[in-house]
Amino acid sequence: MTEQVRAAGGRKVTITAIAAAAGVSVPTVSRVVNGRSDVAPETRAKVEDLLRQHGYRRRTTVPGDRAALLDLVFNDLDSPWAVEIIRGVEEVAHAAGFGTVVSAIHGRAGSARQWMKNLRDRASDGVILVTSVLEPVLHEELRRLNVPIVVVDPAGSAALDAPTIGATNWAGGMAATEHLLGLGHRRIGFIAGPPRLLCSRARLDGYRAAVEAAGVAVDDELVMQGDFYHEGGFTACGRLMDLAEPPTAIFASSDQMALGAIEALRRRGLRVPEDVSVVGFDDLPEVRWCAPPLTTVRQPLVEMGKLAARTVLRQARGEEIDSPRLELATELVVRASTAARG
Amino acid sequence: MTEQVRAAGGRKVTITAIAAAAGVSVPTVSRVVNGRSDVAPETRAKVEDLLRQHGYRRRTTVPGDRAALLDLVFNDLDSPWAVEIIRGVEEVAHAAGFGTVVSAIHGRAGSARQWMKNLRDRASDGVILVTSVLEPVLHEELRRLNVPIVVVDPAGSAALDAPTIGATNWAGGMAATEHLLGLGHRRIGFIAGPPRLLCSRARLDGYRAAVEAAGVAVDDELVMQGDFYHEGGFTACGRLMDLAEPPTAIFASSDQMALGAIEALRRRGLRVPEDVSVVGFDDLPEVRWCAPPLTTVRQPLVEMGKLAARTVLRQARGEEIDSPRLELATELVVRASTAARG
DNA sequence: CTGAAAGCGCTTACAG
DNA sequence: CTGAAAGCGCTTACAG
Repeated sequence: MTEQVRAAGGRKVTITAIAAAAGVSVPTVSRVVNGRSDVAPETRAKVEDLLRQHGYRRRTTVPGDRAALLDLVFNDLDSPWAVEIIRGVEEVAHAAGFGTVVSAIHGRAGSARQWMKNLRDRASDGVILVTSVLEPVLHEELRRLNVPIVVVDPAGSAALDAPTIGATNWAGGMAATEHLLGLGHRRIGFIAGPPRLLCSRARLDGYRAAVEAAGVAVDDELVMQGDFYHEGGFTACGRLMDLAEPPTAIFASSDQMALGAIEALRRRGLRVPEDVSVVGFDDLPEVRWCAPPLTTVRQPLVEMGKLAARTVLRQARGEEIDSPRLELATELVVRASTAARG
Repeated sequence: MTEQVRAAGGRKVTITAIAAAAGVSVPTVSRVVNGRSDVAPETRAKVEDLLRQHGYRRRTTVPGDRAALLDLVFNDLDSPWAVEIIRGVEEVAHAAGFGTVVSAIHGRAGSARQWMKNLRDRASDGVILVTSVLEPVLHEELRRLNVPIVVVDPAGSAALDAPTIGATNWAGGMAATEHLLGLGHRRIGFIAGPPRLLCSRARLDGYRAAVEAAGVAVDDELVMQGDFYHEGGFTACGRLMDLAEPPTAIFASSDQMALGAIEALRRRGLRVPEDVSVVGFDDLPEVRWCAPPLTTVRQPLVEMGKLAARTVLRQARGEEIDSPRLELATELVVRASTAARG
């Protein structure tokens, strides 16, 4: 990149250099670069030629038309989940004239540090952290940057004292479980997400609350650890079905795990929902088209993204934030993967 | 945003203002802002306080640590397809210290124009256009910006004379069709993508070539128009099965359409692959977990993203580009949605 | 550890 | 339509 701003001769490509080459003044080149109309056609043509030849690029940004950037940071970009959030954020940001810089830090400190450096260099106007697990050191550094922050689906307790946006995970966990109970299921397996995440806890607690409210004792052996991915759902479901008294229904706390669970059941020759009912969590667009179409708890991911973008933008404008913690409603979507207990 | 840079009193928040408030010199504030170590702790603390109170933000970028941004532009951000490309681009860009600005222009001229303006303001260092259908006017404007461009999965003929990166769509279409022919299928339905896209044409031509090479006459009524989405696959499959002589196998030229097709078959009480075989195209991560796991043509989307990023980065550094047109190999992945003709 | 000085790339009135 | 001048926000040696 640094090479790029040098011409073949080795001189830096600035408007000063171009002006010298064209035999015009610096302000004139500036006018051409900015597409102003008050330049003679021949002058403009000559300068534009030189600009192209030397590969001129603006080297500073000017107050007024500053970069206008929002940073959207994920741990990983490996699920259809992410694209929904990106979509929401991008829509709002784009409309406001902001670019959306998407990053993945893979939970690696080095990667996070590199991102932080880049963030600083690009003078981002706002940061949206998605279920982020930044190290405390970086929190401090981030705060020093004085940039508005919003956390979507916070991983743990509010370490950053930034506004957070989430979904009603507890209520969603409860609704899914009540649906299964209503169908007559009494032994309901639960496949949990990573325990360090707040949303995992909330979904599990919702499940527990519903089971207990129905007067059923919570059997801890029915709660299996998962990781939100297919693989984890597949494995956990296998273990559930190996139980002495296997469940008749499974609530996987992510759609991907639900799909993994269905595959595990299929491999055992069990039918969904005739033999075992399955509920997911997220309502990714594709689960409508799986076989059978998945009953799941809808999380308004696009809306969460939009709200997050609006919230950072508001902060960037110095406006007041309504609430430090917003939870958008989840909604049970009943499709064909659940049925009355046989 | 413009308001943001003014303090309560109405004065602009520059390091000059902060220096005055703190009773130190401008260079000292500059040092604090840049996290340099050679500042007395008390001075640093005082300046940092003021910085925070006034909400200071850097107003210019400085040559050397320029923004370092790559723009990645989609028509729409509505498929799991997109996240794969993003993942590849982000990985390479991040490693090189570049931010990845993701945009969707929805094929709307206004949206594209807005994006172009933003691109200019943020002084992006490179642009990756994904199956872009930019208007010719914008091509001209984009060229004037003098920014390196790469087109991934080009929509049509090379209007921009930028390097393009794609997959071997024709070979993929051929491989999928040969697989079905090898299983004894003779009436193979084809569900096409949007006709204006080059990749749609290539896949269809590959299908045609394989059918003809097998000595079977291509029956045009077996070729249905789709749109790459579930819905289109669902509808097209319905029409195929309504034919007087329906196909025994279906090659949908995207995974989403294949999933839609499977759902259509399921609703008609037809089993996959026992009654009808189905092949997709893309190999999205989730199709491994559908029922049945989908036989499909793998497109190396992440690699395509990586290669695109490396290519713009190379151009940005003024290096030579190997080839103006790169095609990464597709690969047939046989899973459980295809079987010998019953 | 700090500041006065010089300099950067760019833009804005202002005068012609 | 153009340029000389002044100015912007910031940074870099350099001297102490």
